[in-house]
Amino acid sequence: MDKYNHKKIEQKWQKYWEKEKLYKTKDISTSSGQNKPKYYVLDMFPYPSGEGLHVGHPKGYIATDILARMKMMQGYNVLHPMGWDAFGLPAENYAIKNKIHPRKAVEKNIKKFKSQLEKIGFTYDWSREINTTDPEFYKITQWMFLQMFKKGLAYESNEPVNWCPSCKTVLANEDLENGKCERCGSKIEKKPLRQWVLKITDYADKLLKGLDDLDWEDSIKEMQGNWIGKSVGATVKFQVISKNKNVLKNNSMSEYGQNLSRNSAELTRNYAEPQTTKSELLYENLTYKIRGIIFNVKKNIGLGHKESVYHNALKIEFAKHGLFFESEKQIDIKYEGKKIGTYQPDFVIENKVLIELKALPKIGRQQLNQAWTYLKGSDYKLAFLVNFGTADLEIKRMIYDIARNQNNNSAESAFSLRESATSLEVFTTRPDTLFGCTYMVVSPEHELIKKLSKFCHSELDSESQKNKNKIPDQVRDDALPIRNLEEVEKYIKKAKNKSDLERTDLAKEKTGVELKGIKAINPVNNEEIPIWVADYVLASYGTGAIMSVPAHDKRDFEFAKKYNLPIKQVTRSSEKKCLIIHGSPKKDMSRDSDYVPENIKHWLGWLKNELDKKGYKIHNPQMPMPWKPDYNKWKRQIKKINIDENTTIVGHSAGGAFAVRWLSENKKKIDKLILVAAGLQKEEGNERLHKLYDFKIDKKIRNRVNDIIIFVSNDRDYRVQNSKIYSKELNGRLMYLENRKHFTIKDNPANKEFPELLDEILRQDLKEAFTGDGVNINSGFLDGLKTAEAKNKITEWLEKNKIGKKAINYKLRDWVFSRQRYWGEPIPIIHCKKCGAVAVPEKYLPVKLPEVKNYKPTGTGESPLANIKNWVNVKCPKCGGPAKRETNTMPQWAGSSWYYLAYLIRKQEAKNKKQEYILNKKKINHWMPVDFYVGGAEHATRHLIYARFWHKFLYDIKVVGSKEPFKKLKHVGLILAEDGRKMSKRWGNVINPEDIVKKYGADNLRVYEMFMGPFSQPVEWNTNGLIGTRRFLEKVYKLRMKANNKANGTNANEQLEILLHQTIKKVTEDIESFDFNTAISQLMILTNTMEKEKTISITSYRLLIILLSPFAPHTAEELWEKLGNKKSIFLQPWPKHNPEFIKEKEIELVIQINGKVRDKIKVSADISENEAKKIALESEKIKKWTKGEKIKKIIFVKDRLVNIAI
RNA sequence: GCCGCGGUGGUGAAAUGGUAUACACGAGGGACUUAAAAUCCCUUGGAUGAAUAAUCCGUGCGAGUUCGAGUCUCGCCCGCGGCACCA
Repeated sequence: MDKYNHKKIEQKWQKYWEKEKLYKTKDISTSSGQNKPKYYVLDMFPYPSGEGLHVGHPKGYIATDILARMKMMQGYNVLHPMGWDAFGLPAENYAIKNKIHPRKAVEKNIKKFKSQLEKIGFTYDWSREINTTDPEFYKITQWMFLQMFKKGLAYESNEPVNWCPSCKTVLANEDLENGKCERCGSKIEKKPLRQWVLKITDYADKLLKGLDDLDWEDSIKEMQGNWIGKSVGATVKFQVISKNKNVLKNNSMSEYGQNLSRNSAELTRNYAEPQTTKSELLYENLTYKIRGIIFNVKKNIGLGHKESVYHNALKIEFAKHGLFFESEKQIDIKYEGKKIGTYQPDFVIENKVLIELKALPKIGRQQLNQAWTYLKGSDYKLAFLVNFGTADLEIKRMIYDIARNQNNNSAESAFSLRESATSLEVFTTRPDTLFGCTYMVVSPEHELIKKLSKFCHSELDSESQKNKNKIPDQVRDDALPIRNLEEVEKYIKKAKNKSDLERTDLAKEKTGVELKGIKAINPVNNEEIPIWVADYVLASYGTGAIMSVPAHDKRDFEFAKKYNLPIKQVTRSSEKKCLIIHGSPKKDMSRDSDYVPENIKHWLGWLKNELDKKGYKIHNPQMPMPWKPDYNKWKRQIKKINIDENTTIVGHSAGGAFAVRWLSENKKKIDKLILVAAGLQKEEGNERLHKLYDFKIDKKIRNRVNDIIIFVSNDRDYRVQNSKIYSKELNGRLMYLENRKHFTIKDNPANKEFPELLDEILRQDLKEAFTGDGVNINSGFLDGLKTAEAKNKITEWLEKNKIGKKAINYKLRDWVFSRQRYWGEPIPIIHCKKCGAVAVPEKYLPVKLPEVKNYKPTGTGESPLANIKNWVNVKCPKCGGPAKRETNTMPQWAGSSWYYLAYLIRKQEAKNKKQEYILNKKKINHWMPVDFYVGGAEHATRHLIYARFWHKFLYDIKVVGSKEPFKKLKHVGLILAEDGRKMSKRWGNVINPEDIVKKYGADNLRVYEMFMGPFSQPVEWNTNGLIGTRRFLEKVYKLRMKANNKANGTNANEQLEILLHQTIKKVTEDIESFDFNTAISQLMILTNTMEKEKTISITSYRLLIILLSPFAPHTAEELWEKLGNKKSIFLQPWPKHNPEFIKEKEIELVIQINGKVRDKIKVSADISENEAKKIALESEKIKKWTKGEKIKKIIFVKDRLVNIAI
């Protein structure tokens, strides 16, 4: 008998497969390619690193190979290609270190990888091999980039980006791990550098929605969903006002000031639209509206006042309404491109609007004419606060002209003060907590600060110095919106110097500075709330500012605690409940009842009311409380209410006693215990009840209750007794109901003892922020609404009042697409001084990566390519002028974003027809989408997001016809080293697949890796385990001796026949679902069973080999040949199970008593229910159990069991 | 902190709400052998027990639903992975 010699077998069949071109995918132009349905199985192509493969790498490839082989045998035209993702840092770093061109290193590595892969016996169609560094390949990458550029999806940005100081390049958000470089672990710095950025955020929603239709593992979808990070909420605009409490109060202020003050009061009342009359159109229309308030200077102030006072007064008045102006802004007046003078308007708002206080500027008329002619053509909008009383008529006309020319509609549209009024917009996912917003925080980079500090500075620099004598100090001070500007600026400077990692370090305590002098107005309650600047607020998310709700946000809570800011709870857990237990002999105590003493009745009513107001859900069950209190009955009532840590129990009289008893019996925790009238008047036969009051609140109960309060009735004996017991322990929370007059709240509202005490124990002293959903409280019109309802209602309200609107935010950032490194695709852009960034015309693609002497990154934010003068300097394709090439290269993820399309074309074809990769829609539409994609989970938020984005773009420009590239996806679980760590050269724990193949065989490696455990789960490598699968293969090999030609057709053993068909079914299904471990175990069971037979039919042995062939292709081919077959086993059709054969004829009927197995009886599979039950009951063993028992129920489960409930 | 996944023999692990521990490794015993390796056979969750009689316990912990729970529900504990001042 021949021995199983894996070396011989493997070499033989690998050669055969190559010679026969067995795995060459049929081109769709051929008839064999057309007739078969397609199946595209794809592996994530590897980065050919210098280290070579370790045993973890092929795991995914083995799986796809098994699938590909089965699909082939099932009659599909299978595409199973392989290629190389060869651009990237490691090759470049290797090149720098060893002074070898990265291309050479890559070539070498690919060779090694390929030979390692070939030894495992894969079905790859190497005629379609691709390489991202091939100019023919990256030509298309560049072409696709240009399409994005043309659509505005690729743009240049100067925003601060992630800079890795060690790799000397910028990185995308996806390339970071905990604020560190994913590759080298260096801390990332934020640097403002010019970068190419892809607008992936435009596709955020599509990327998120697309996930729904994908047959991917939930974990991967989850990760992508998180990464995209959609948050639904609202934006809210808060008005910002300057607090100038002392303005104009001073008696020493000029009469004009007083005048103004009075007027402003008047103005705030006047909400009417401006009156317009035809003749006065100009100036009437140019009266100023501030948030609807008309500010008519002409009428109320008039001309001729001292300008500085007027100027300042006006400024303050504006500031009160949130309008901050720059004064002393100089504007260059140009005439035919030359500066001819400067012009200084009285106010400038946000570099957009110029305001003149009067129509008599300090410059001459001619100059004015020039100035305004110039300004007419500029971006500025002009506005005038004019008194025309003494104005030069000609100037008047001029103004009129300007106004008419620049504002076709009205002055207001040109100069909408409403627009420029200072406000602070925030994004929040919890608009429902708006009532609880007690302060606001802006990020250090926020516009508001820039704007206000500019305003302040202009004041400090010029106005205050020049006019020191003219302006009263107070006015000057009050005119500055930020009074502690210095402190604020110092803080901002410090924050900017921190690295991103420092800023986002969670362990770090939050810091911040209040912007003194300004306040925001909470739009729902008009409360003035402070504005802070703090670096825990990110400039990059939302609007860079937040509304702070410390009661319901952990971070805000922390901050508020530190800086002693108010915390206002507006949502409470809907779980909070109160159970009122009445011990009254008569029904409901809170209702009218003759029996209940007035004081208690009022008291309970009030208590219930208070608890209700605080948001407690009141349970007020009707107790079956008779004259003879029944504890058990009572307990049953209580059971319906789930008493937990959120429950407050109010126990009244006997109810209180029960509550205490219940607490001592049940080890449950509750929130608060309030005992009312714990002690009764001795009247009407209360003796029995009195006995109940001998309860004790011991330590155990105390520990399970957060707080206890007891009110004792006016019964002297019990009062004394109770006070002895509890007054010390309860810190005085023991109150006496001395007489009804005193304690009836209604009668004596001045009595504060009860309410105060109650307040004390019910106060929601938040120990931490409550971030969950619940019910709104202290929220005006939102009170009582559940979180979701409150969200809707407030959003509606915000929209109606134009304060805010529904908004969606994404965590996903645009993709920083340039790297300052050598080994990547050059970005095909030319920078021209005249024309800006110009696309390289398509006919000049590819822009080949030039040879360079030194690959070292420059570290200056430019790539090494910048040093190649004759490559960089080119003519502008648009104007022919001198221009420079873009020297940044693309990131590693560029090529992998579309490589799966490149496989659809054979290499030869691609070379012949220059653009076939992208133009052959027929092939793309035939093969796409990828049917099954396998790779590492680490790509979930990188490659897989980029590729989907890229594909969706290609869909939009009609290059591809499918919306998603990868229909089905499975991720490979890592193979860890035997020490439990990742396999790495660093740890010296790498196991090379070549060694395993040599020693144990390729098939053995394949079967073992699939048998180790669930495919997607990480497992530790265990070389000892290989012996099991090796034995299995040898068993199958040896089993050939038992395969008997004579025993054709079916087996003598019927059971074996059943097992065979069960195996066909299981293996087929398990391959499809990637449950290879159970498929193999099933094959082992079949083999073990066959081995026990003396002879087996040749048909069944054949089937076994076919089922095994995808897993162990070399062994299967060898055995197949040994059985006398001439053609490859992989040309055999995949077997189908016969459903008839699967059914067992005889089954083991399990008989249970109360779910426990008591007997097993062999019966025919088609036994009827009644028969089965009868047999079960007749069993001796069962009789033993059922004797003397009443049978309640008998359950029959077909093919399985009978369960007798007794 | 949030989101997701998991916790079953000595180990890797099976198990549509229906016989828990399939399959494999390891271990123990036996056969063959001068011996070893290889191979084959038997045993292998725990307790009581002479027992391959029987009973009880047993899938991280505690409750619940059910005739019946590893599986479903609720509350914890632990481990892994992802995200993380994301408002």
